[in-house]
Amino acid sequence: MQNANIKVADKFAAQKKKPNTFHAVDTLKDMILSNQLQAGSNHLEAELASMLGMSRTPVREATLILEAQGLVSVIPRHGVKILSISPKDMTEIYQVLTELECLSAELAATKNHPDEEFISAEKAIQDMETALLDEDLEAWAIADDKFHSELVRLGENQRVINIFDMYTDQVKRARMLTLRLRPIPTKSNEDHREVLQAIKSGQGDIAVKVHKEHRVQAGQMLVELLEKFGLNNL
Amino acid sequence: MQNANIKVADKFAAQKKKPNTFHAVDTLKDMILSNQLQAGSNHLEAELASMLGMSRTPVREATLILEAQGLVSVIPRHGVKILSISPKDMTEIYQVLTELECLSAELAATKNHPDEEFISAEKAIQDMETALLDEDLEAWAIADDKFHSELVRLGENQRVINIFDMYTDQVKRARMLTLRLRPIPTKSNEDHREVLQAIKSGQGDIAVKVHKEHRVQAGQMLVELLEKFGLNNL
DNA sequence: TCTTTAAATAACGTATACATTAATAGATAA
DNA sequence: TTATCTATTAATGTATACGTTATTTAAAGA
Repeated sequence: MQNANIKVADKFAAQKKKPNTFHAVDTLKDMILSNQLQAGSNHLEAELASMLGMSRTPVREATLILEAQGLVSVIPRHGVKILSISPKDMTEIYQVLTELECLSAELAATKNHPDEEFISAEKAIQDMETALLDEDLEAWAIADDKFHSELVRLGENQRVINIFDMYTDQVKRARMLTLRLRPIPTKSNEDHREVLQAIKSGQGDIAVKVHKEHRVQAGQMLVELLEKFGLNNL
Repeated sequence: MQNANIKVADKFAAQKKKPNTFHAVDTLKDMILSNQLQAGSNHLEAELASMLGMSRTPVREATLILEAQGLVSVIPRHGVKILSISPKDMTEIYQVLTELECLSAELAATKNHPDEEFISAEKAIQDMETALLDEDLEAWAIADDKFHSELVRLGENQRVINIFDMYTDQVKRARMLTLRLRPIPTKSNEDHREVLQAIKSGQGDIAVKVHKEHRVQAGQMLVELLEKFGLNNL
């Protein structure tokens, strides 16, 4: 029928029909993480609304969600403040992520996952090696992220996954900024293989021990770099 | 200064005028945790609005915040669904809290807190002992909660504190339900004293070890009780 | 000049009206 | 009957209007 055809065409043309609220959440998050909205700056609801081409209502809803996620602070009559991430904040986040990744490793080791569950993690390690040979640091960082998120996935604790997702973007950003300021991460791969092997063989304690050490070291280096290069307010 | 005095007085006089949005968050959270809004039930925005005596706008904002906190799921045209907590959920939450409390203990041990920082925690332990002597289980549970929150506070990681606050209500509820179904928690106090002592003397590793064991055991017992008594959907 | 106070303004918090979209029921045809 | 389409209805998503409140500005007094 004509009517049906038109509807289908419309749907195609329309592409997405995500509510503006969530469009705003995504856009604002992107703008914050890419520094288009500078850390520390304040923005009135009306300003964000006109920037995003919508009314204040969905913008307000978005800022409340972002506040619950710790990215902004809503201060009445001063606008929403884009929170900055200081080295202290980064330390805190790293500490949380370290514990939760270790917990994930511990849990994963108890699950008797079939081999195919580890394919992604193994590919990530492989990609990291390739990237190092190619001296492609971006590719390395992406593969490293993938490994960590696979680790968390294998732990199968949905709360951990949620918290991980919440913080991971913020960390990713800091990592990208320091990518070229740090020594080539050659030891990482050994650690990762060891962790994965320990999980596969059910040795949770070993996986935790190795991974924790790995993470503590990585976290310290990141924070030191941030401080050394004066990146005090991401 | 006069000015300062007046401002203080004003603030006192002003009492509190929390926006409806946050009033709704608090009220809904209370109603969920006290089962007045049953787990699994669905509620339209208009229904909640009239129940709370306000318009849909602040109710919508509240539900989005509660969704970000994992208490409800907003499903367009089906209402906001009150999420239930199964034994599996409780296991997940306990695992997260266990790790984060242990992290807090570890961190607290590195901080060289002056003695007065520990007063609250010590009082909590004292209260637990008194409560056991009086066989007042409610008082014991309250003091136990206090001890755990003090522990987290002493770790001084704001992210950990935030996550702890987010989950602690849900756990509290399950704990209250099982309070009379479990053996008298006599060993708890020994553990708590030991943890606190280890923190004070800078022995983070011991604090972590003792506390982790304590928590794992408590978590297992709680989940077993929930399953045994068929409390499958809190 | 410096406070203090009062008026004006700006921003927010909330209600409401309206537009959009999904669910439902009813009607028509196979 | 069963399926499909259409009209209706209901609920959400969004814009807007308006009352409230904090901040700023301006004026007055010390």
